[in-house]
Amino acid sequence: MAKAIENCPIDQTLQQIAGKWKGPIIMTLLEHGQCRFNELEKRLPGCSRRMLALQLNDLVKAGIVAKEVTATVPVRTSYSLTPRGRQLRPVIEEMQKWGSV
Amino acid sequence: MAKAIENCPIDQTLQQIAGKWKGPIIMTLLEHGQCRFNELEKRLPGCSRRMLALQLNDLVKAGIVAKEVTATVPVRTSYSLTPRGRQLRPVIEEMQKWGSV
DNA sequence: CGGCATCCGTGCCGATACTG
DNA sequence: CAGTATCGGCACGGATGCCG
Repeated sequence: MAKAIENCPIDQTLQQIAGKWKGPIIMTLLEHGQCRFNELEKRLPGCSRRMLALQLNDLVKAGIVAKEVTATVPVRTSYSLTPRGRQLRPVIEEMQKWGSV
Repeated sequence: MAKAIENCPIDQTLQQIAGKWKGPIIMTLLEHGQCRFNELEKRLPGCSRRMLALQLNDLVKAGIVAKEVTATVPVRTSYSLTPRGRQLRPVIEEMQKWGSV
């Protein structure tokens, strides 16, 4: 997605949560708090492992999601929202209201 | 963009306002009420005529924007938000708040 | 279990030109 | 003035397979 133009904070927000699965991922984490990779996979039918990983990486890079890894075998990974990510709640809620009309 | 899956109203909303210029277009219309095509073009530097037209069409199809044409020569066209579109205000505002942190 | 690498189709978006 | 037509690049996203 090239560069947007401007001073427009909307696009700032939009770019970070645009992406086919970012919305649902954030919603799931808002509802369930902390989730394992597999758990997210189960809760997001239709989302491939690849896409889940990609979008999670984006969200981590954006500072919205925190990733926690335990160095055991097999590996266990947990994802949760950062404070910044939790602040998205009102945004999500408004979108939800509007979308369910 | 295949189909999304689900019952997820977020994606409903996200899909309709995703698109490089839809956010800024909606914002402009929220601020200025009714706008001519040229006016929008001026207010959205970087947005080509083509993209402006395409995204406006999408928004009209989505029931967010109303288009009004006077059959004079030369043609005058005006765009404004529908009631449905105006209900996006809280969504936009929340996104704006979050994006400007 | 939780990824990353690769291949590849589709669609978004930009540039340019033409029209009523 | 307000669009549409056409072309073409490139990123997004799906399918599949391998790895620590």
